[in-house]
Amino acid sequence: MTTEPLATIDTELDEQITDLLRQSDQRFTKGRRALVEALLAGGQPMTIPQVLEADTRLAQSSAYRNLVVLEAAGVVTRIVTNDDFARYELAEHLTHHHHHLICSSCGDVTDFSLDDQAEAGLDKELHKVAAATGFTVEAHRLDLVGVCSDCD
Amino acid sequence: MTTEPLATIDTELDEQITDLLRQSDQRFTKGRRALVEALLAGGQPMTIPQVLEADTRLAQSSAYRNLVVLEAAGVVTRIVTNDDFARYELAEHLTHHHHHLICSSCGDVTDFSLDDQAEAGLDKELHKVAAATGFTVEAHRLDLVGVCSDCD
DNA sequence: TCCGTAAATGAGAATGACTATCGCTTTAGG
DNA sequence: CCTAAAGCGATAGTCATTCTCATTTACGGA
Repeated sequence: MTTEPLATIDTELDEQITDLLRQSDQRFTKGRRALVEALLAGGQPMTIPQVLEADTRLAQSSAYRNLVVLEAAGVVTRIVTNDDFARYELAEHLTHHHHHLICSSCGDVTDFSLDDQAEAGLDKELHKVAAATGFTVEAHRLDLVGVCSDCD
Repeated sequence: MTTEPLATIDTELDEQITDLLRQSDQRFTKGRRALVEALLAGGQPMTIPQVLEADTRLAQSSAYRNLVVLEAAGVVTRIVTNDDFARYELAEHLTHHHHHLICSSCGDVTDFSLDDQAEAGLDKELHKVAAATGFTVEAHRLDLVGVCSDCD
């Protein structure tokens, strides 16, 4: 558990994550740091097998457990598609708001963003809907489902 | 498998579904019809346990198998949340384009629509994105994640 | 209407992603 | 340096979903 990291977590990010974890009475341990580094290096939502392959020092059971902890603390987000595996990525407030391109063939997920104006317009619409339904909105999720360039 | 239906499939819908199934070399059997009736009666995305409870004549294994067949034929859509169970609803082209309110507490899913103008604007943005990425878009998916009125 | 064949059904077994267990190891902090 | 609590990881469950296969049903030709 002590070799070179896949990616570097800068001081600010480190502090943010440490803080988030502390709020759930959890520590930012080496194993959890290695997970975050793997996700950071991956640059796109990753399945647990992908994470384990990226850093072979990680134990499967700990990876599963710690990703649950990290998700509960708001450090990572879990994404489920129709694929067999769930995927994880760093939470939006540690990176930036974005959306997903989901390949219906291979299940792979990549990120994209809308321009600010479109995003703002969408947000306004969604607030209207929320108000009309008594639903307390935590987030919105916009996915494009299709076939990625690798698959067709 | 021959008692009163939960909901009535009108002739037009019946023909559409029969057609879709035929295109996959599949028949619109009684069991499949009962599934569609249950989904129609439910009026919102349903888990398999919910479907089985709604129509106790259905066998679990057949329900799972037939929902896969119906999905492949484009008759129903499978929705996965962080809940333990997948949910199914009639495909959009048999009903109307809509989006989902997903409760992060109980996992329940209900439908909502955007007004036409907002939907058109969104569509235009998404086409831009698709064009920029070489991704072949099949559909877009917009979910609101939050807490439903029952849960808070 | 009566077969023959192919598809569909359903009870139960198998699969596999994920979770729980539990003894060992590491860490914080006095 | 001690100690108690937290984390770790190998392994054993769990449980939604899928597969198997013997039986039943339904379509099309004679």
